[in-house]
Amino acid sequence: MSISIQIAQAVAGGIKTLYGQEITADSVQLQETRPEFEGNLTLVVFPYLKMSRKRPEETAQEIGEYLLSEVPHVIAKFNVVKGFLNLTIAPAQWISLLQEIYQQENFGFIPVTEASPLVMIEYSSPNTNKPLHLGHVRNNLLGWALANVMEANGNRVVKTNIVNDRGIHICKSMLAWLRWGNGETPETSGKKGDHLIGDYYVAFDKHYREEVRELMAKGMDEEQAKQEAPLIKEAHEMLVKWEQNDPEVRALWRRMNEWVYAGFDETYKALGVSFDKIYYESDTYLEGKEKVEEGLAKGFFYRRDDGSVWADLTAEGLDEKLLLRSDGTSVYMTQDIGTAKLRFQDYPIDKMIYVVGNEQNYHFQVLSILLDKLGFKWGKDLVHFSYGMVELPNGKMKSREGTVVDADDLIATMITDSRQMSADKVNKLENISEEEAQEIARIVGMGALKYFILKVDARKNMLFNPEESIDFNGNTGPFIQYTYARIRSILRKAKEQGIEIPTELPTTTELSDKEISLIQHLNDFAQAVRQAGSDYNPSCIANYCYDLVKEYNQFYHDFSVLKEENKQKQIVRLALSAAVSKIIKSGLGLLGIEVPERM
RNA sequence: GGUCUGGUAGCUCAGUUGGAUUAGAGCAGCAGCCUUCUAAGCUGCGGGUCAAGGGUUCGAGCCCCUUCCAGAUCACCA
Repeated sequence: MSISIQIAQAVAGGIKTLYGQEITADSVQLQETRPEFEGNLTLVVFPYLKMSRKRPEETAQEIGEYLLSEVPHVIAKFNVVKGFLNLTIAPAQWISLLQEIYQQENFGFIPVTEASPLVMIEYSSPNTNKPLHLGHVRNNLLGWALANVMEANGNRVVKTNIVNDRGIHICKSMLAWLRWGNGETPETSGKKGDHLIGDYYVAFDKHYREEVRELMAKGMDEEQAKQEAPLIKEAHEMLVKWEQNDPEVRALWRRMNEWVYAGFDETYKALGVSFDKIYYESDTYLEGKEKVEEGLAKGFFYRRDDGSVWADLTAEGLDEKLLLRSDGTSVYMTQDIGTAKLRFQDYPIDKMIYVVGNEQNYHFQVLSILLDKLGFKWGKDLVHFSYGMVELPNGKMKSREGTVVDADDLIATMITDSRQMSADKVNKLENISEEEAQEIARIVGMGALKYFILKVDARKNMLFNPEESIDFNGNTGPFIQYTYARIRSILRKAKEQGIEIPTELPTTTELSDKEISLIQHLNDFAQAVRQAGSDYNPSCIANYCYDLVKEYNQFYHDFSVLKEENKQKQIVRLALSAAVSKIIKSGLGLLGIEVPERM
């Protein structure tokens, strides 16, 4: 049983014995003692003054004495400063905690069983008309990390992706390819499929704008010109043909989407993300209509004179929302309802999490209400894991202005930069092959990118500074990975010297304040995992890892493991180092960041 | 205009359910440390009215109210 739980229970017992009041052990809050005071854990007694009807110092003194007599094997001594009761924990307790941390397979994780809640996480959700960019990278990394965190918190997780594979935007690319493509394919051009399609999307836009300009030059106003341009009309015709299942249009659509998927798969693989189940909007968009008709029949929605269907959400403090156009076609909201329906048919979902940018906050507010009305039990409590936009030093990313950061380019740059950065260092390592050096560069480069993005609170808009992201000093992924590699090196050398960590650590060893503080910090990992799960916030894991590494690095400079002459101390320090490396691996693993054995 | 989210060092960000006379990191600047388990590191210095004002209490960067600033959103777009 953990130290703080034992103490919390004893405190609850003490309050009852001393003051005759019932409190739960859960409500007892212990915090780490500030370095300037003596002790390891601190109980703030202010909340109990109303029960004791005594001054803070007196109350703290009484509780302290009670604890000392009740759990002497846990509490070695205590002191009181104002309303703060500082407790010094018996060294043997720290040793056994350390042992628990480094021996447990997944310390701090809650095991997943058949009975665990089933959480579905939707993330990525790309359009199939252009390659992934930096915004998608943030989405994918957050989605993947969140899935890991939810699983570590004892949930069965299904990772899903809704691919927006139909609509006018796809038709634009198709049309441009037919018109100017000369039959170009990924094979003949050597381009990645998603980039190829993206190029034609851009080409369409360019020619389209020209047409609009020409029409405006002839005196047409802008609104009308945008609608009357021949290219856009043709694209609309193509969309109609698609909906009518025109064999030629469908065949081209399938062919081009396949190219895009092949391209996406490469990017996903490089990012290290994957999905358990992929949904396609072309399969789900019709399902939503049925659900809306159903809701209409039940009187949740109403039909206007022009035939369009609406939901009146003014009672919830929102506006009216369109669900079906007057021509009977579905809108974005309708498709999300359809997707929800299919998902619920496929899985007994207890909780649904959508990883989608914060520009859609309103959409998900509405979706939640609609799904609830339509009888989805998880609709009301659906989670919109909303993240902020990625901004660049010179402003926002705008695909039209060409100020986007392409995901594939970014990944490639990160890897080559880290290869260059580590060139001198890696050469110092013995027996390193070119393949291994390249693999290290990949792990470190991706680590830098992932950490840079995940360390920031997801809700906030973040600034992506390309120069800073490849900086490997300070609060960065490589800094943490480097510490891991150094510890692994120590463990290898210890093994060579025949030093092994025994199954039972020596409990009589004395511990320094730094060592105790490090063990406490390791123990906090469990708390960080809980918090990340309840707040849907992977960033606190990243910041936890950084703090831990910072603390270990100071330790690293003050103590040596391999040269320590006291065998018991040596073993404890070795175990401490092993535990730190284990928690780093575990923590970065939750973020989808790999660790190199050497770098 | 309505709704939502943010505002902490020159810059990028932490700050765990409200806790301790002094609010933390990194970058940038300055000064030290590689005969020492990997220096991608460590140590020190300078840098702050936690947007502003009020409130709640033993105690507020954190909770409540008002104001200011920034962003998002409120489409028969997705």
